[in-house]
Amino acid sequence: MPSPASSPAGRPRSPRWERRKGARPGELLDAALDLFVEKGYAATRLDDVAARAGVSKGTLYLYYASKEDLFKAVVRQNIVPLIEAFERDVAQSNATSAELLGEFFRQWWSSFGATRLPGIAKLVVGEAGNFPELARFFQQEVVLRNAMLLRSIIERGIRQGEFRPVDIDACLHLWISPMVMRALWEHSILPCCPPGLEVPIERFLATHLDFVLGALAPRAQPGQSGRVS
Amino acid sequence: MPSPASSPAGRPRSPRWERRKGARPGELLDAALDLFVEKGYAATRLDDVAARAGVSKGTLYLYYASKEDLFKAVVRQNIVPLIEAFERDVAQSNATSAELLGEFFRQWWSSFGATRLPGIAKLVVGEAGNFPELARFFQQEVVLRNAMLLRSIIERGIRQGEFRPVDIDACLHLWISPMVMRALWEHSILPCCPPGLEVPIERFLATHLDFVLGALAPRAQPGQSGRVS
Amino acid sequence: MPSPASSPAGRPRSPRWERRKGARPGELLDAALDLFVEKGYAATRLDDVAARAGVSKGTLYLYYASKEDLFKAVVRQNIVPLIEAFERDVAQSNATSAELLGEFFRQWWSSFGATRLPGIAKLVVGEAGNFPELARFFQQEVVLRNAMLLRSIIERGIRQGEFRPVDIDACLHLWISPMVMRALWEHSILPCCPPGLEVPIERFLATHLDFVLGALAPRAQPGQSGRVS
Amino acid sequence: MPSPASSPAGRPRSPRWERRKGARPGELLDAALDLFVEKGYAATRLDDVAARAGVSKGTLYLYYASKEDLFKAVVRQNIVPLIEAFERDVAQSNATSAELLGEFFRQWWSSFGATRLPGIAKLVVGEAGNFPELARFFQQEVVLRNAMLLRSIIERGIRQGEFRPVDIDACLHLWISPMVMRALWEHSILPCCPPGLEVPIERFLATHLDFVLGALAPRAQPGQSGRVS
DNA sequence: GATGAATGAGTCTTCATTCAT
DNA sequence: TATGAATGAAGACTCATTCAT
Repeated sequence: MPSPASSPAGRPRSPRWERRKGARPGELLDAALDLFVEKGYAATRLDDVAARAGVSKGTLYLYYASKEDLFKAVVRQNIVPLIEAFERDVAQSNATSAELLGEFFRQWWSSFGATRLPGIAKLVVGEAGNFPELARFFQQEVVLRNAMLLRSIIERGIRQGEFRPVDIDACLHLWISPMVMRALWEHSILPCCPPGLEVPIERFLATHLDFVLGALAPRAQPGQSGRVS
Repeated sequence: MPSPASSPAGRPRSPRWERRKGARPGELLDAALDLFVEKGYAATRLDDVAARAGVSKGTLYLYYASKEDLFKAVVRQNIVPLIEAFERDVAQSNATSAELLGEFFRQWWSSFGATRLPGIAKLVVGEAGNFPELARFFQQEVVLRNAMLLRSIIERGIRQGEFRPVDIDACLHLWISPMVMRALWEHSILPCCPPGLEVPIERFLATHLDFVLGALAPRAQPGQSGRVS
Repeated sequence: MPSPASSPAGRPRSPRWERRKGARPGELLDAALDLFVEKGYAATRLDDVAARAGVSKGTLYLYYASKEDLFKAVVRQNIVPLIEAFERDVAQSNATSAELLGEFFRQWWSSFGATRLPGIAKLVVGEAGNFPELARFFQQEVVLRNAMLLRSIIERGIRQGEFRPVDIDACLHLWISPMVMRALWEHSILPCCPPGLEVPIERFLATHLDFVLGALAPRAQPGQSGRVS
Repeated sequence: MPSPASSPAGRPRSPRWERRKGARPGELLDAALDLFVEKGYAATRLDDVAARAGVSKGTLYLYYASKEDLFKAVVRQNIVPLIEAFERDVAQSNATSAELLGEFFRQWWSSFGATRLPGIAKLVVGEAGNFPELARFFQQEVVLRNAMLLRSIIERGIRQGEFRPVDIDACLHLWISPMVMRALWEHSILPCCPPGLEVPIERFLATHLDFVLGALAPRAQPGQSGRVS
């Protein structure tokens, strides 16, 4: 009769741990993202990150040299794929500029707003003072690329006479901000508040697009801003 | 009869350290605000707050029972005066609704955007998960009051036929967000980045107002945008 | 009957801690010296140092910024007073050079060998690779100053014809080493070993002095040892 | 039939990795010695030892059960061969006692001083408190055997009338210490210091021998060295 | 009230050791 | 055997909070 401590034959024998080098970084990043977004950088304990990823604290250090390192990896690695997928999606379209604008806003929401990216944005905004190079990275890789995408759509529309000329740089800020703000809000204040008079996202997007197209509509003939359908 | 703490006219000039006792809480709040905004909640050390306020660490605890307490006081006490002043300013005007809208945005910027309030907003957004009641307070006392103010202007304009009917709730989000976002940005990402293609605030505001008024302009013929439901 | 927890009247009331800013650094240094010498740098825990000094771990950091800092302070602050006292003692004498040499060795032993300095020397020797600037400091402030003292005695004796010319630089090494070695030994290997055939320190010193004076004694006839170059 | 591990003459040259199994322990010991001497016991990481030996960390544990074990093996296995070779060398000579003494010092330097043994001595001295049995081993196998060798030479010289009687036990300390000290120095303080007024080793040894022989010279005729009272 | 020395729980980080592969 | 991923106990260091002065 085998002692229970010495591996008895016939038991599935659950090993104390598993060797999953390939999968670990992603799992850690994932766990870290959740916690960073939920608690912020400082209030997130590496113990918790490790626990959530199902590993020990030491394991974390096999993949990321420090908390700061992990944080940067979380930001960088979660952002780039999203951005690239988004750019791909927008680039494929060959609709009219007005349709493309609609695409842009809807895609933006499903690619960013509805993901965990706003949580990252919240982090970066909050920690910009402590991690300036992260802020720069974010500005370069997210904000500017995003703005360039919108800019190209607007410029195309103007070039083709579909839109009237506008102050494009100002428009970029004015028209992306509502999306970003709404997304940020849903990841910070909103969850804490009693359900108020929130506008559903579809209505929000539709109204936004409506105004944007209205602002871009040629003025030649009187009387119509922003009509889509 | 003036309270001895609030500088009463006609009192013989008291030496600085005599006024201090009354002034202490404000000085501490001020120092704390600066540091919280600059470094975030967790990364701010009470040592530094005390040092910046020119008192010892122990003194801080005579006025605020804990770091959390201080944080909440910073948020609450810096916000309410701003909000009230803003409401007063807007209420005094008796211009047309369109002019009032312009007032609203310009006032908003000078009363909020150009102050340290966006820094507080950044804090609240970032720490909402850790201080939910602060988030609720902020939502109630800042976001909603602000929205109500804008709402009242729009409603007045619609009622008086100066504006066409729009989806007001959506508009509140859409038209306040760019202001907030711009203000947040200037307090987080922007200071870290090389000077890029920023739009000056005047141009920003002017374009914004332009679009808003365009969206609200009554239509000669039917078939307008911005449906209500 | 007062609860034992609430300070009952009439008890001397031992405070949880005492405020002794002036005395603390010395006490900490003292405790640290003991432990560093006993266990070596790495094996000494700051918890233990603090405990031995009768304070909490945090207190230690009020006075020394890091373990390394504490270590350096231990070495520097324990060494300089010893060296200076020693130099003073030797300088005061106005005996013959031979007598002065005897003084030198006896003083050396009572000022250094019999103190905790050899323990520090052991530390510095062992950690030279990890703390090179400490090694340099030790070389400058202890080794060289010591050697200079002995050199001045020998040179005086030679100048006055009391000693014969010798290779002074070599002598410095040859004649100080036995003292240092013996002192090191007593602080490292010896305490671990069964009492063996150790030579009492007086006999050790006497024999040493005997040989040194013999080597320095002028020769009646030519053909002597200890060339100069 | 030669064991496959010990390189037998006449075997066809085996590829490196085939010889490895037998060589592993030695390679590990070698790597460990270097690192222990350079950094000290605690500051040496087994990762680094394994890496320097070109194996994985796990492999190290196939040969040594723990860091302590490895450390002891490093000390023991590096010392004994050196000591034995040295004893053999000295035993073979049949010169006069004076010549033998010269041999002893010169051999000592080339066999010990110029090897990594002083590094080990430094280690043992520094870690004596933490590894007392190692200190005892060192005392027995190095210090005492060494002293016995010197003692036998001196005794022989005295017995044969070549040397005058002296306090042998004291002499052992006095005459070995300079060698040890010089060797220790070269492995600790010296590498950290700007090149100072160091005496070349040959001059050092020559002067040392000179003094030793002077102290041992018979006193028959007046006017020789080593005179005190 | 005001001070700042003292505290100690809480975290990050390291590294000897184990063990699944 | 050999590997190196995984572990977790241990220790340096921080900082909000307390309290003797």
